[in-house]
Amino acid sequence: MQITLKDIARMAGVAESTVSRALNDKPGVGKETRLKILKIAKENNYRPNQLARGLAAKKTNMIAVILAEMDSPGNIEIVKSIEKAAEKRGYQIILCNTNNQEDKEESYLSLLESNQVDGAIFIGGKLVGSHLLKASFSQDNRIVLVNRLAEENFFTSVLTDYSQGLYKAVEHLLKENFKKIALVCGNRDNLVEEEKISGYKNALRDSGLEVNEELIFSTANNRQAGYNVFLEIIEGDVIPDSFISTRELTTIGLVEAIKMGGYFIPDDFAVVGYGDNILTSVIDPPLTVLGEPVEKLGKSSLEFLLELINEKMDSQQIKVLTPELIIRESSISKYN
Amino acid sequence: MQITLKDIARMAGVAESTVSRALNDKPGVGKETRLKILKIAKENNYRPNQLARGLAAKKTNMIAVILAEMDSPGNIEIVKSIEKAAEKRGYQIILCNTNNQEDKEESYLSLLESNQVDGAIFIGGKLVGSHLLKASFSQDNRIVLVNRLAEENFFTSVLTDYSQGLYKAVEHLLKENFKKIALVCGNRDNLVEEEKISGYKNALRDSGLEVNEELIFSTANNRQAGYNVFLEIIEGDVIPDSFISTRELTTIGLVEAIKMGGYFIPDDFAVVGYGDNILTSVIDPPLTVLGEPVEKLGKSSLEFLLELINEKMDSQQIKVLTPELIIRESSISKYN
DNA sequence: TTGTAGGCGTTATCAC
DNA sequence: GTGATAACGCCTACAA
Repeated sequence: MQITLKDIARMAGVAESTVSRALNDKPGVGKETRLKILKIAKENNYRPNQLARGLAAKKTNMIAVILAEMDSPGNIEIVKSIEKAAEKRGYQIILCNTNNQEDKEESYLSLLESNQVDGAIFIGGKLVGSHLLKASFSQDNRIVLVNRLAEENFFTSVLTDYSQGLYKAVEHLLKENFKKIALVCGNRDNLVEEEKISGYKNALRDSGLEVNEELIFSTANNRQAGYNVFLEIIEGDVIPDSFISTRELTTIGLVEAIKMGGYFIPDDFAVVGYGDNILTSVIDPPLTVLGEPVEKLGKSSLEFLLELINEKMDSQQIKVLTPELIIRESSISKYN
Repeated sequence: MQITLKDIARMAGVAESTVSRALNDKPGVGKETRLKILKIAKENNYRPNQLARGLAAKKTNMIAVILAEMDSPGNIEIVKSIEKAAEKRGYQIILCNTNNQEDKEESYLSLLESNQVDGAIFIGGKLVGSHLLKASFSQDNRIVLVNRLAEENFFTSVLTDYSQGLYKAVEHLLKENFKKIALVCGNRDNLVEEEKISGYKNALRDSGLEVNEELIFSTANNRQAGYNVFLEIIEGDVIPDSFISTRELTTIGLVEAIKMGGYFIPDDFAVVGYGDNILTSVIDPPLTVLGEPVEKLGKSSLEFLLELINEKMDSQQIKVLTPELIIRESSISKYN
């Protein structure tokens, strides 16, 4: 059995409250008493019971990071950034994976509702469901969204400017003389994907080109889907000369399919992929990618959350960060 | 403010204890009363405060999964497997990342000590430190180790038989007529790495070959280290004709360096890498790898932990699973 | 079947 | 500076 405050109080011959004060560095304890208490605590390897502490203080110093998918190295990087920032501020992270399942999201949300964590950061995921919306009101809004859009902007959020990212990517490909750019993006029930599409369209239009809806493909975010969509595309009526893929795993599958089909990148098809991380960097040829500002996304989201928790935020905030186009071989025209 | 048991009791005109029983599916509540209580709870979107529940019942239905490194796709797969198994049994997972730092491990261990979780699974990591050992006694041993060795086997563990894995890999390379097999493994303060080395040595000896210690290289587990060790090796006295790399990230870097140096795989150097996952599968040429039984590792570890928690385990157990050698192009001799 | 009361380990609010 | 004492929200004997 663990040793408790009460035990220490008895050993030191003082009251529980005094021990509590001493152990929490609070004023109102004599120097001698404090030292004595600290010594006893250490000798007995005392560990405060966080449950009791949380119950009494309504504060746990833990925050939940709720991840829509764990397969994405980019997301993992964001988590690591949050973790780093949290550590500095004395917070612990607990990571929860929802696998894009709403019910799981709901069940993890109860960590917040039952005060097991002081706040929550949601990374990625589809449209914001009703339970989350409800939580945004009832839970004092101790929630920050990362790379996730809600139809109504009730949430403090940190977002990547996907529209601008896609715009840059199209611009780049056009400059390299690629004319028929296919867009491989996600399902449109995810608002983030809609934004990508709009960036893509705007760039084309601003260059005086028409948008061909047949060159926009919505797929699931996994390798197989990326692979399959290429097969589908080369069987189709309109054959593109280049691809922009907006998610990591899809990018992997797409590149794989192109190479498997005996085609060359960028000679036959140029590719702009997604995510500047180990996964995409391993691919041959070196891939031009749209890189998320993962470090900043993580750091900013934690800062926002702490402001919310400490009630230092006057109104709900939204921060938009710009993705970076990292140009490598896969999108450089050889005939330029 | 959240609604509490007491509120519901008041609304239903019954005692708190009755509400508690009703909500927890415990016997001793009239059907009518139970229905009424359930209805009120639902209408008011009641969520039990898990802190209070945990404090009173000394049971949280949460388990901590403590990860030495988050960069490894293999580890992530194990986590997902644990998660899947846990969900079926009504447990939630919280994921903690230690980055191989002992102090972090200790701080996460306090989740166990303060009863915030019912048990903990440690995945990977170096030698078991003193705090963990201490915990193994005082915390009723609600700890399971995955792919981690302790000097004294106090822990219930699920292990990959690295020795056998390496044995297989060497055997395979020898059969393919590679004679000078370099081993790129981790630091020897990690007992797991020692085991790999012993498998490597045994296979050589059993084939009547001598072990050349100069062909064994210990590096950190990251890409850069894998890259650097190759540069170091080709500058050295003994040039190998093949490599076995025992960790994912090192494998990536090693392959990169080989290709960067203008060498071909397997023509100039054969490679057996580590981890059958998306990261290694993306590499060109297709890599022969030692694949961990990630699915089983996760599932077994959770089962063990639940047995420990429910005190259904008579004595400490160890399960050893066999890794699989997945043979692809990178280790097939062209002159065979 | 239901209610009462005590306790889980801590923090916070008073007095003294 | 220190000590009682009452929360925090829930569970679990035990009594009714």
